[in-house]
Formats: sequence, structure tokens, C-alpha cells
Amino acid sequence: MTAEFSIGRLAKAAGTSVQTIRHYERIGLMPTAPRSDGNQRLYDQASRQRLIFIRHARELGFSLEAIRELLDLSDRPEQSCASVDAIARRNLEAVEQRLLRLSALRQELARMVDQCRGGRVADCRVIEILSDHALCLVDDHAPAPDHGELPRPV
Amino acid sequence: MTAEFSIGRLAKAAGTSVQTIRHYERIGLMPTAPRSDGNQRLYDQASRQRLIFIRHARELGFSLEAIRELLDLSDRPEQSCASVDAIARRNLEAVEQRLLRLSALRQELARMVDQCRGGRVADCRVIEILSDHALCLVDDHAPAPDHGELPRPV
DNA sequence: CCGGTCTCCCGAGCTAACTTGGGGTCTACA
DNA sequence: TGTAGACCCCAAGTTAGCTCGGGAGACCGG
Repeated sequence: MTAEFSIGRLAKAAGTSVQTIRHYERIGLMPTAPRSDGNQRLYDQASRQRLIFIRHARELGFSLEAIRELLDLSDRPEQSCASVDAIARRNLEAVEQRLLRLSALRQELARMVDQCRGGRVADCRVIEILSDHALCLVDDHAPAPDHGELPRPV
Repeated sequence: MTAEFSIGRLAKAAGTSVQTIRHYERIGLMPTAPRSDGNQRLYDQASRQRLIFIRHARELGFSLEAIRELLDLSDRPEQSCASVDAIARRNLEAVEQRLLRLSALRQELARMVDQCRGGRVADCRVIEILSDHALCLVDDHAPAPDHGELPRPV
């Protein structure tokens, strides 16, 4: 049922390049593909999904090492619940951090687009938004940020 | 009012290194800082915010070029509304794409953590989730994905 | 069965984004 | 006033993540 296909087809399907796929195989992100009689790599739907996952995660800014960890969650279902939990939990936290910041950024961009629609030149406050103390992890013993910022103008 | 401080203090405040800050100045992401009598760089709250913005955006996986563009929105309020709008809109779209994928990923990670809490070993479906066709931009002439996936089990 | 395209492998090359090294200067504190 | 610890600058080095080149073999439509 699951027809096999070549590396070139896979590359197209995932919006990436043949070399990148071979690279992922070399570094162990993609499994070593089975070969045809003529020694060419053969892929199936599962490898296609896996590769698309990797590309999406890359686009989200995850490092290959972070991706490797997520793939491991998936590859080794026999892992102890505790260890899966720890990994999932840690990644979940990081993802939530990012969601917070990203949606703050979205709001601000949306506000600007909106303001433009109203014909006014948008004043841009992305910086204030993304450097908002509330979203900040870093251990902040700096000269304090004058905490009277961001009073939602319109 | 806005006390000035050194590059070292700034580095600490933003959770980065002195060298990185000088690097950002060299490549024009941070403005050339004013100097003290002894030729040492002086920073204020605005530079602190700007640097934290950059670091947050980097953690979100934005490239320095993307960040430069966002900073430009902020630096040049005299730009034409149309151009601001175009940039903001384009970035907004990208951000929304990422939000979709990220929150899909969050849901899946949360599900796994939750399952673990119930004492069961979680089966991990992050791959399926993040390679979901619905979230996929890539021009997909691939061997089709057998579209009977992701039927929300429990 | 032939020409064009794809794939093989390998190593070298490349870009982004820092990071390190080294030799000299400035500043703060005792 | 002297010295430890920032800070200065520059160039070179490092790491991640691809990307390219080249020569040889595989595959496919005509």
C-alpha cells in the first residue's frame, strides 16, 4: 500500500533538498533508509512525515538537538514514563514561553496593521512588547526598567 | 534620570555577553554607543530594552536579519504607512503560522504529560502533529499522505 | 538502447552568529 | 598609588546547519 519513493521525491514533498536529507541521515536525524537494487534510498510515508516534522520544527527555530530529543520521545515508546514526562514537561515549558512572547509580538504587529488600516502611521512598539519584563526569564539585576511602561494607548 | 551604565552591566541585564553586544554594534543591530571620557561605551534603558528584544527574538528563532527589519519598524516612524503595513503584515503572517504550529506542539506535549500523570506510558505523536497537512505550507505534490490521520483518540 | 535526469559518495566550502585570544587602557577600591 | 578587574580593539577561530562540486553509476521515456 505505502508506495516507496526516491530521495528526490521526498525532498520535493518536504520542501527541502536532497543533500539536506542525506545530511540528516548522516547525523542520525533520519534513519538510514533502505535501498533499492541499484543502491538508491527508498522512503515511505513515515519518513515523509518525519522529515516534514523536522523542517517545521526548524522553521520554528528549534535546534537539531532539540528536534532529536522530540523525535526520541516518539521513537522509543518503551521509555520510562518518568523520563518521557521529564522531557515532555521541559519542552512544554519552553514552548509555552515562546507562545507567550510570540503572541505578544503578534498582537503588536496586528495593532500596527490595524492602525495603518485607519490611515494613521503606526508607531511601532514591538521592542517594548518583546522586552516586557513580565515575559523575561533573565535574571534581572539591571538598572531597573522604570516600570511605568506599556499603558495600552488606544 | 536615566542613569547610564557600562557594557558589562548591560550584558548581565540582558543575559548575554559583552562580546555579543559589541558584535551587534559592529553589524549595526545596536546603535553605536556613546562613550565615556575614557572611551568606554555607555548604555541607557532604551539600549537595554533593545538588546533584550533582540535576545528574545533570537530565542524565538528569528534571524538577525528578521530582527533588523522589526527594529527598523521601530526606528523609523517616518516611514510610509504602506511600507510599515507591508512589513508588519508579512511578519504577522509568519508569526501566526508559527503560533499555530507551536500551539499544536504544546497541546501534544501537554497531552503526554497528562497521560503520564495518569500512570500510563505516553505514546508520542508530536511528529504526526507537527507534520499535519493542515499546518503545512509546502507545495505538496508528494505521494499523498493517506489522509486518514489524526483522528483524536482519547 | 540512448540521452537526460536522478542518485551515489565524499570532502570541501559556506553563512550566520557568535566566541576566543591577545595586547593594551581605564576605573574603582584599598 | 597600585593593582585587580572591567573595558578597549582587532583578527582569527568555532559551531551549527547546511550546500556545492565532481565523477561514476542508476533509471526512465522515447
